[in-house]
Amino acid sequence: MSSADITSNSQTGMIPLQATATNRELCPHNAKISCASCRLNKLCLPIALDNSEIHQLDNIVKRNRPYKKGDHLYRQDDAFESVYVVRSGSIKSYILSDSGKRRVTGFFLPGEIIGMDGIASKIYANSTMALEHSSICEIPFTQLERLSQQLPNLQHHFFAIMGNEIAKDQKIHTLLSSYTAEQRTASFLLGLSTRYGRISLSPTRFLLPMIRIDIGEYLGLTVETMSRVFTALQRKGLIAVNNREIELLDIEALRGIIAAS
Amino acid sequence: MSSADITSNSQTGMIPLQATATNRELCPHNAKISCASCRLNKLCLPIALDNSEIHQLDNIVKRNRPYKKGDHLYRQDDAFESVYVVRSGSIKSYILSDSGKRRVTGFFLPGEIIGMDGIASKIYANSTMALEHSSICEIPFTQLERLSQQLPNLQHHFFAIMGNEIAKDQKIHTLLSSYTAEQRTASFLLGLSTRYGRISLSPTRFLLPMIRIDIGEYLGLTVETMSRVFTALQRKGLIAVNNREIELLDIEALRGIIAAS
DNA sequence: CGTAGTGTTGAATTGAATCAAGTGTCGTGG
DNA sequence: CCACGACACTTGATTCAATTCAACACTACG
Repeated sequence: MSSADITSNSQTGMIPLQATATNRELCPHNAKISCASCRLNKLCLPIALDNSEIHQLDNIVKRNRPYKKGDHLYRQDDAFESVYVVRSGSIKSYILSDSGKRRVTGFFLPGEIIGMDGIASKIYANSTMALEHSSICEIPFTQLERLSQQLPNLQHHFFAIMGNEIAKDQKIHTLLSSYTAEQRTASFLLGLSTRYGRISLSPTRFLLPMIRIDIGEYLGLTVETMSRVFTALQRKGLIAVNNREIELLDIEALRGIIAAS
Repeated sequence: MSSADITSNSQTGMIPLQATATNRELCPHNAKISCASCRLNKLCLPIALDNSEIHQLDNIVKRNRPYKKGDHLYRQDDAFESVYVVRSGSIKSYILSDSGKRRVTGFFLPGEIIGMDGIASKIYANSTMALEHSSICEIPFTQLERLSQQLPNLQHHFFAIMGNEIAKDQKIHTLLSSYTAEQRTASFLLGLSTRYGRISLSPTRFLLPMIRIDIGEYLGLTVETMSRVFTALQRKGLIAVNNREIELLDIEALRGIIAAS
């Protein structure tokens, strides 16, 4: 698609973001890539490793064929085998509770690690599904443990990754327990912004890979509320929304919404 | 206190629970105890270790003098040094957000591990405070990592503990995002019940070590709502409450409340 | 014994859910 | 290439659960 195809939207004045220009371009679904050459190696497990260590890690990483939108990496109650790292695309994790209610427990972008909820019980607590065409590295956990035994750096880093997951979950805890719909949404958008920035995508302009229902189920809100909040934030000039396209127009003001007691 | 001193309560008919009969008796604040002789060693880190390994773990554990009610183990933004295990008593962790709001992020009973939120950032994300007179084992993390490098069982178990923390946090996530006040409270009480059972205390009859405000700040509810829910559950005959004393009268019905869509 | 902290209860308010009725968008098959 | 249908999203009206505000009772500790 050439730039001539880009037309501005009459309602919002936004220039459409194309997947080609963002996720897809940055994320080759190339199974032959190695950890050493992966563009995410400054985010992912190799970050703490030297070259020979990266090579050892590389040997245990399985690079399966890409997942199509809607494909599952694994399902709730499956036996825990591996953790997964997103190389390209995006993944959601969700839980079906006994009462049949669905809850989205997380979204995962390139460089982020999936499946740690199964480590303790040896059974995955979540199902995980590709939100779009996605390439994933699979790391069999037993082998990762064995390698961690040999590489102190890897052990240290994996402890850090898990600690990070714990700290992250506690932030969500706070978010859900005392923030308003608008604060949750602002926080969600700012979080995405940071994460997109980390993988060298625009932190102010991105495509939401998930539908509103998913965001709502993640933030503990209904679709209707999500829709109203997006509209309200747009009306206040803090964001521009056009379907899945989001532009953050006033990051400071978004931060202000969250800080407001 | 002799059994003659126990008088039934006129309102609830409950026989008062004394700290002496529960927490205190089971939890000697004895600093000279070793991991090998600790009654919690089937819950705590030693669970996966053989005798010689336990001895090595024992060598890195610091047993500080007991904490008094209100004492802090550490404060938010302190440099991360150690993880802590509750040997007796109970601890709460909480966060002060930028906007000055307080959130309780967890309660910790004997055998449970505190401080993993600091592993990634090397700074504690929470403050942690003793809810009552409590004995705590401190485990310097650098030494724990070094030992994990030598003892595969310890590494494996610590990965499991962190994985457990992650899975636990996700359950709270669900709790907060879609449960009613009554469901959250029922879930909270059943959770405590399980945890007290695990340390050989009554799963149906216990003293809440925390005040209502803390529970509310943990569950994302106000004190007033907490109070109303306790009253309502009591009126329905599911629990008996008398200040901090709780008796679960109908565990199945409490589970039913949570399951109700 | 008094005071600060904790807990309860009631009335009014409000933010988000629910119910309801649409419009918009995308992918598929004709 | 267009038409159709399914799904996604929006908007409005109403309801409801929990908060807020307010007053008061209990308890525990110095």
